[in-house]
Amino acid sequence: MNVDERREQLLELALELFAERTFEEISIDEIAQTAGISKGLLYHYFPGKRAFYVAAVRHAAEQLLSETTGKVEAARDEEVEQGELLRVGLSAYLDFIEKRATTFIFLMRGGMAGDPEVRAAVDSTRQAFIEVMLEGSADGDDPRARTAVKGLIGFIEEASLDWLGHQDFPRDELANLVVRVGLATASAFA
Amino acid sequence: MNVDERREQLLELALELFAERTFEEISIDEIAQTAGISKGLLYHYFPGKRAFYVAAVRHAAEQLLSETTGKVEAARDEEVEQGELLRVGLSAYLDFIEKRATTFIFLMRGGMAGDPEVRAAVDSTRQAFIEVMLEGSADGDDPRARTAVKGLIGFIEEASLDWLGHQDFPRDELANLVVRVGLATASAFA
DNA sequence: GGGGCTATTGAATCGAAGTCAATAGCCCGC
DNA sequence: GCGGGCTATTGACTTCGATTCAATAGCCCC
Repeated sequence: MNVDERREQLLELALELFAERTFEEISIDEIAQTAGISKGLLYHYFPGKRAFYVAAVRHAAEQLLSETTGKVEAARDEEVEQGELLRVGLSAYLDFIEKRATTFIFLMRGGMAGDPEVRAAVDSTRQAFIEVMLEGSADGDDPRARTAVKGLIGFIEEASLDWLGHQDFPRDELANLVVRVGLATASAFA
Repeated sequence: MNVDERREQLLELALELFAERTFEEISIDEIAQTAGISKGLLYHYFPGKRAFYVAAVRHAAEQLLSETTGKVEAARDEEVEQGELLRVGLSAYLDFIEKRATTFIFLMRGGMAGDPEVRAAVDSTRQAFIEVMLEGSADGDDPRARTAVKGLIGFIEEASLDWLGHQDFPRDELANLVVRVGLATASAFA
């Protein structure tokens, strides 16, 4: 099998496995066996178990990002107002987490969140996502804005995870909630 | 050394070590050596490395909780209004994270966030903290309220972490931001 | 049809977690 | 003061899983 195909196959497998169980609970042997290859081959594609995990996180992050930013940028080209931009971003975000729930959960809750590389990957995704939604805002490099945005990301992630786990009210209401909070956040330091 | 003292000593050590490096990066041998005891003794106090880590998380969570809820309850006895209660809670929270930054970081970012027991410990702390601040609110068991509160917790945690890392504007402004967002959240589904 | 490249394997190594039988210190009744 | 028995403590042993590596298999190009 071709290099890119195999890498892709292994990364997709990683998303499934690591969404269910933690890093340590899954042995290299199990990964290899499930993938139908030998342990040694895994090391041919990734330098180690940890690196494999990090690659999976990056893979998931890229998926999330590529499926959300496009829609927001399209909306921005139509010069909609701030709240609407947030709403479009949210909607794309929620589309993603509904369609690829395990990927999303892996990204958010996957063990090893303490690992610097993992954190960096997740953080850069967050940053890129929020920047797309806020582009054009006049906050510049105000530290208060930075902190507020981080908080907003936290809100979105936690609320989305909770909603995803229960789904006991319409998605639009979640979007409304987030947009309200987002606008409150934006106005708080303006 | 007495049992409780030793356990306490080991847990405090765990907070320091695990705040700096991840679960896997720290070996049982290193922990034992740093504590000045043998590896075997660690197993006398904790059934395994993982259990030791979980115990440390619980320890940290208890510290956070015990140092915050008391102040909020005291304020509630004086029947202050909702926003003020939030502010008091926040203030106690920020006191804690300033004073015991490594403990807080360990609690939030400590690796193994994916571990069910760790997550349960952290979640119950979050829940207890927020319940104390919102007690008396009329949200009852509305799923929207639950999701909103989760989001708010996410906001507080992420914003606090960011602020703690930079501390480039006054603490009170952070508190103001959070209170505003908190009130916006509360009003969003009322 | 052979040389050389890459994918692939399985056995060997190595390190760290976990186990266990033995020792050391201490409190208690006598 | 002295021996029995309890708990703390140790260090060597075992085990399991990550990582390494030398060898094989398949394929492409000359």
